Amino acid sequence: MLNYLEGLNEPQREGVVNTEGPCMIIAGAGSGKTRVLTMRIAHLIKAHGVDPFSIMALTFTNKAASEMRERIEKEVGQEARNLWMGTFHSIFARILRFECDKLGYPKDFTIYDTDDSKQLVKQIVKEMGLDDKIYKPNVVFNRISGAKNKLVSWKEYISNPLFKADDESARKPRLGEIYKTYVQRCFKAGAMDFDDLLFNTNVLFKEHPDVLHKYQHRFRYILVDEFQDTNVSQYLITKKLAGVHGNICVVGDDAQSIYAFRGAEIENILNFEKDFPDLRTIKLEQNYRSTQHIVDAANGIIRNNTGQLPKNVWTANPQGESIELIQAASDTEEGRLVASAIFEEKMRKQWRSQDFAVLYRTNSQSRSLEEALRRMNIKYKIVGGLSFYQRKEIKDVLAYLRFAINPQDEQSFRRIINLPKRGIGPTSVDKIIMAAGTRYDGSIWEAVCRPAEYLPARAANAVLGFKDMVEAFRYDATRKDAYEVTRRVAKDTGIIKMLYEDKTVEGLTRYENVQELINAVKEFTDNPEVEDKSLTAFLQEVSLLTGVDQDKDDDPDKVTLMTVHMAKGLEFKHVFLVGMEEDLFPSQMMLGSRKDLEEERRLFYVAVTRAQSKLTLTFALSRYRFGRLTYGERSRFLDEIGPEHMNLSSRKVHTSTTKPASELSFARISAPTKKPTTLGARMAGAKPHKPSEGFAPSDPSKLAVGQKVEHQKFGFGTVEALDMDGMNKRAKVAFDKVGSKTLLLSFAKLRILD
DNA sequence: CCTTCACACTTTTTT
DNA sequence: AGTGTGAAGG
Repeated sequence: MLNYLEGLNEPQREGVVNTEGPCMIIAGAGSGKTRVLTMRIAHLIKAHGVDPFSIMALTFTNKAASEMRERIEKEVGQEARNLWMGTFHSIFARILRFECDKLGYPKDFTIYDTDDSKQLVKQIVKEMGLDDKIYKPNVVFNRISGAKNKLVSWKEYISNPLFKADDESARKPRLGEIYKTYVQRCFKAGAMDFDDLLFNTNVLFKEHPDVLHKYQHRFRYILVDEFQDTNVSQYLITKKLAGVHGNICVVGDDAQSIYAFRGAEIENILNFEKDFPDLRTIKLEQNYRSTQHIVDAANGIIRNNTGQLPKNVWTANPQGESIELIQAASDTEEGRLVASAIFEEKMRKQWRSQDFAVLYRTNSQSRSLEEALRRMNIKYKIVGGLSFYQRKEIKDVLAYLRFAINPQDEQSFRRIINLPKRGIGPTSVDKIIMAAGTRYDGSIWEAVCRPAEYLPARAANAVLGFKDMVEAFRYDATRKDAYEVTRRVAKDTGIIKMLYEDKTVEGLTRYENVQELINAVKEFTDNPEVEDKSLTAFLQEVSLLTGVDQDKDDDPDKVTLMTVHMAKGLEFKHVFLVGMEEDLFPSQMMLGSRKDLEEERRLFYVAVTRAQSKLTLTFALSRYRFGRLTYGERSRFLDEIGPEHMNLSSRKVHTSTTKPASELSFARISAPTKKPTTLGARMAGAKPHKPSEGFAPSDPSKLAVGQKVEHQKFGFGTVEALDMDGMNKRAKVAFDKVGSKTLLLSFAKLRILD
């Protein structure tokens, strides 16, 4: 019955069976920590008869959660679905859905993604009349985010002289005010950002002891994965929740802490021992993943950091191949060397594409690799980057859906009010927001309903049209399922039509993306496991999804391309780590302090330990950065790998399969033969037209296709087309001298010749 | 009000 | 290179 305990080593088994009381598992890379975690949960359910509903397991990514759930399901069956397992954000968003009325939020509160948040910060900075060169939205938002993650409210922020001094020396004295306004605006909009999900959970537990009490009793067992990546806010939540039963188990590796930039605190590991004095600590030190060479190299790397928890990661695996180091002349060549190496290794070892991963520090490095892989016909997939749900056209449709559910959502409103163009420009939008603030108690929807009270007639009419449309969506949203609403929104708003009429390549992709969104919604509503098929339910699901999560790929046999950050927790037979250059890895942004550099080194450690049997490191002597050719030198990190583990490769690009490097680089460098713009060319050759004697514009409504006309500046021409739809009537005229132009009839002075 | 063009800035990583 | 912002002209 307890057969799953077989095949575990001693510390692993300890981690599984010691279910009671506080427990910290320090798990070296590749030491089977996920296995321990899943087995521990299975053990709780099977051996101790614990109800899955009373187990909360917090992971870092949705992917990790669903993988773990799957593995547990194998052990305990369907019951696994009842576990409270997910990311911090999704689990506490779920709890907040139940309880948010106690905090004054609407039940269907919107979740702002980072994009929405930064946009809002930007607007606030602008409204306050501040310089966005000094108050960069990015920086400001990070500061706010950092405060929230440390549980510093805007009130505390403003009254704390320490922050004030900090901001003043950074020439941003009004940051506290921005923080305050930001929070108030989010609240008015019925929206929480990612940090709010955790911040507000803390507020909820603090201000409503009865609620805390309820959940403390409900969750008898709490497990936290990737504990080294938790921030103060997250840690406090778990600590509080474990306050009654005290069965909290955290798993982590201080050597793999790579999210300090996001507020993660390694100190949590140290504090944990203080907060739970009767703590049982277990160390998993045997690495089952990688070869001797790789494990030794990794140990050598991390040894350069100060103050790691003492631990001795070792492996019984064979020594394996040496780590290969490849030098390339350029990023292009680097790409080609990687691609041809993959090609060769696949042949030689009979490995599949999915056995390979190419890791890089920054997303922008993927381009040259993609190109090279495509050229060699090697299938690949990119994990992360901008996710499907972050694409503009998708966000546009989602904004309509979000606004239909929550018509106070300012960010969504701004996105869609004039999309597609319906003649409501920035001036009118500002007036609407203004009116909402001054006349209608901050209610955007109220303002939208009565535009006549503050807008000129024409704009007011357009707003009313918008209002009627959204009202129909709102009606649908309460009665029909998510799929029907989405389809209707895409159609009735004209977004589909707009994209369909855009015949450019990007236009086509966007059109297809929206269709794909509609398909995704259909999949959601058709899924028998989904009980609530409402639009609200769908949006909640989608708002916490990320790039990694939607990899429903039909063909899994592909080379994986991703950033090192995304690779954490994964493993591949052969890992390529590219761009091992100074200023790139370690990143130039991280050279400022020892602390930053050490995080960067841990990142390197994570990358190296992803490899099971072979690791290849590459660097390029030249590289296109910021659109300019730059020269780099090999990364200092390369010197931290013992030379006995590493071989300088003699790999060369095969001249038979690829063009000589010289020719290619020539093509690339000489490429910018920018041709003069067509307009410029035409204007340069054309003498300015002198209007005929007594030039007088004709009545534009008399225009017809085929007519000869004269323009003040452009001279004589023939009307090619008239575009009467929309509020701005346009005429396309083919001029004799300057080519064809599209003219706005409300501006252009045209004389009809007879 | 909308479209176009020139320019500035970017690239760290993500829930 | 690519995107996003501002000015100017239609």
